[in-house]
Parts: sequence; structure tokens; C-alpha cells
Amino acid sequence: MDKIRRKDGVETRARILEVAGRLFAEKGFRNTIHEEICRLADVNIGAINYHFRSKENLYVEAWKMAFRQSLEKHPVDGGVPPGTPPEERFRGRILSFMRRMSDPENIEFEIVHKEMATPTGFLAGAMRESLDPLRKETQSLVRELLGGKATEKDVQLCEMSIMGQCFNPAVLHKRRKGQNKNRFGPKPLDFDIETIADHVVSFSLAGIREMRKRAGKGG
Amino acid sequence: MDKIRRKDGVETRARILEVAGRLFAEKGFRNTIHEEICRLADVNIGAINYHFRSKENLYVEAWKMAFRQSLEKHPVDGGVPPGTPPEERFRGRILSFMRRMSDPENIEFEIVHKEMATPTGFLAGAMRESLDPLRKETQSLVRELLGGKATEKDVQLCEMSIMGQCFNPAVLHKRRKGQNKNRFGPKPLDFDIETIADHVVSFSLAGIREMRKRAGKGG
DNA sequence: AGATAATTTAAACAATTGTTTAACATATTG
DNA sequence: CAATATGTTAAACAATTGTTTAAATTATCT
Repeated sequence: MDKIRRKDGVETRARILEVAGRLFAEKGFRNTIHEEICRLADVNIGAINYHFRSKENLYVEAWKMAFRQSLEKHPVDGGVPPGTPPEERFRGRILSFMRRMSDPENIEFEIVHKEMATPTGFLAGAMRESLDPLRKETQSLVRELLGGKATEKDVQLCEMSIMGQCFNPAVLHKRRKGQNKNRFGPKPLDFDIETIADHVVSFSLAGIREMRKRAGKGG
Repeated sequence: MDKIRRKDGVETRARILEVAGRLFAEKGFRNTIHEEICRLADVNIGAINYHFRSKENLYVEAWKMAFRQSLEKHPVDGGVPPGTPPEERFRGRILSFMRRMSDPENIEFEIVHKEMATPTGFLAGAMRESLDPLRKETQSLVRELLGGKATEKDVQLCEMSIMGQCFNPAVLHKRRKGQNKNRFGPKPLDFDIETIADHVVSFSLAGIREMRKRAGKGG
């Protein structure tokens, strides 16, 4: 054996984290096996349990890191400063959200998506902790757009409409870019993400205006 | 052994199909094991391979049956006859779609959801075959609502907005009804499905009107 | 009833896979 | 340099799990 080239374990750990993240995002927790992670990361089969104690713990660590990197790359406000009109801030937020979700380098959201469909439960705590604050911000922006007469119910329903519009297109758009395995639906949405985001913004602002109007008349 | 009470295999097959469907919907393909299916269906561990050749084939058969039952219970047009104005037909379609998706007895959509997040690939053919026609119908209804000046791009984007709004809420709503395991998000949408559907319809019709207006002016 | 086919059963099989172990190699510290 | 801690390796382990097999049982047909 001549390939024992120990540094200080940091690099090994980092490689595992990186490879594991990609595989978890691609195949999900259950379908990702030690053997492949270690082979692709070029580390020994025992390395995962040495550095991360368990597969479960590696999963959580991989997501946390990915989420941090994702928010760093795509700031939530989309670069639109707090002073600008709510419609503009809304646009910045949606655009950034969709860019973040559809970024092929961003594995974070792929993992969340799988976790929603088939929860392992391991990410519950970390996700709530990370996502709740963002959600609160979105809600207060929607509240602002809806005006003072809108109820909390209006806010929640509109938030739901908006998020729903962002979610699936982003997923499809991302898959379109990757190797086109794993596809099953019909057409894969041949628009770029900015086009989609613009549409979502216009569509949603129209919907919000409608709700705002109705709120005035006590629907 | 006194519990060999063979009928004609039809009942055994049916019980497997029923139990397997529920488990696939709850846990996904990979997390569902022969042992549990057979235990809950009260059949021998070898019965799956005898009656269905393989787990994969059982998966496809279970989905197909569930999809048939689902459409039988919730007809696509929501009971609104073809003659009525498009807005009404739209409402019927959305309401029926959301009822279908959120029906706790309907395992079909739960399976589709998991398949979208983590595709096994086994359902690709059956899904395309079953879902394409429905999608075509929806598109032509949206086209009608958008008016003659709208482009194909407009139709696709609006369809996307509408479907996106239906999807996630239905999933959340369904989970809320079940045993509240597997939940992770914050609030689970405390509205009944009709309220949500009504909102989606109003919100979407407002969005569509906006797009229709813009189409006239060549956006 | 006897022969044949279909179904059910229990056991075994073969492959996968997360984890542990103990020897070995390298770094760090005194 | 010696001693200790840390990282790496290969092998083994233990548990899970989809599938097959052969015998036993029951239905169907002549």
C-alpha cells in the first residue's frame, strides 16, 4: 500500500461531505450507499463512520452546509434594498428564490424536495430552524402587498399560491439542465428561470390585487 | 397448520394489491419491504413473487389500480357539463383535482409525489399514458380562458402557475388529516380543501385576466 | 375418484449494506 | 527520539431483504 497520504482529516471530511451531498440530492437518503460515497470521494469505506459517526449524521451535516452555501450565493432579498416599493422587493425575492432553487450547484433544495415527499425525519429540526425565519419575512411582505384590510387567512392563502408556483417549475427547470435521466413528465418547461420568475411575479401580483380588492368588500 | 384456506388466488392478489398500495404511498418503493406487505395482507412471504413476479411489477400494478379508482371517484370535470362558461368549468376542474389529490383514500397521488421527487423510473410509462390526456384537456381550457391573442407560451406558463398552486397545498392538506407523523413544515394549512380550491380559482382567474390583457398589447 | 393444475407454505439463498474492529501509517507533542 | 494521538486501511460482522425452491394443500377437470 502506497496510497496512505494522510493530511489532517479535514480534507477527507470535506470530500465526503461534498460527494455525499451530491448523492443524497440525486438519489435520496435510502438509495445512497456508503460504498459509492467513499468510492467517489476516494476514501476508505470506514471513513464515514469515523468522521461522521453515522450515515444519518452525515446526511444532516451535508444539508446544513449546502443550505449555508446556497443562501450565501443567492441572498434572499435578491439585492433589492429595503427602501424600495413592495412590488420590487417581491420581485427580487421571487427571482432570488427561483434562482436558488434551480441552481444546478445547489443540492440543498433537491434534498428538501425528497425530504418532503418521503421524510426520513432526520432533517426536521434543522429545516424548521433554517426555513422558518425566511418564511416569516415572506409573509410580512405579502401582508404589506395585501393592504391593511386583509386577514391572516388571506395572507396564508396568497403565500401558499406564490410558493406553490415557485416550487415545481424550479424543480423541473433544474432537472432539465442536468443529465436528462429521471425525467418522466411531458414537456420540461423550455423557458429560462428569469422568464418563469417574471411570469410568477406578474401572475401573483394580479392575484394579490384581486384579493386586496375583495378584502375591502368583506368577501 | 390449519390456516391454509385457499380460495382462488384472486382474493390473495387483491389483498396484496391493496396493502402494497398503501405502504408504497406511505413509505415509497424502496422503504416498503415484502415482509410488511405480506404480514399486513396476511399472506405468505412468497406470495408477492408468485402473484406479481416482482416487487417492481407489483408497484406498477398497485399504482394503476389506484389511479383508476381515483378518477372514478372524482371525475375530472367536477360534474360541470361542457356547455357552461369556461370559468365555471375551470372551477369544477380545480375543485375536483384538489379533492382527488387530498382524498385520504387516494394513494395514487401520494405515489406520484414520491415518484417525482425520487424517481424509480418504473412508473414512467404508465404515468405518461394516464396523465397526458388530462393535461391536454387542462391546457385547452386555459387557452380558452386566455383568449385568442395569447401565445402557446402564455398557456404553458399559466398552466404551470395553476398546477403549482394545487400541488403542494393538497399534499399538506392530506397529511394534516392523517396521523400527524411525517410533518416537518410550520403550520399545516388549517383550511378545508374547498376553501383552498376557491382561493386558487380566484387567484388564478385574476392572473389569467392579467395575462390576457397583456397578450393584447404584445408584452 | 384419480389426475392435473393452481395456490400456499416454510425454508433457504444470495446479494446488499451500515457498522465495527484491529492493524497500520502518519502527525504531533514532550 | 520516544510517546501519544489521530487518521487510514482492509477485513469481517450482523442485519436486512428480494427472490427462489420444493413440499404440502386445495381446487378443477375427466
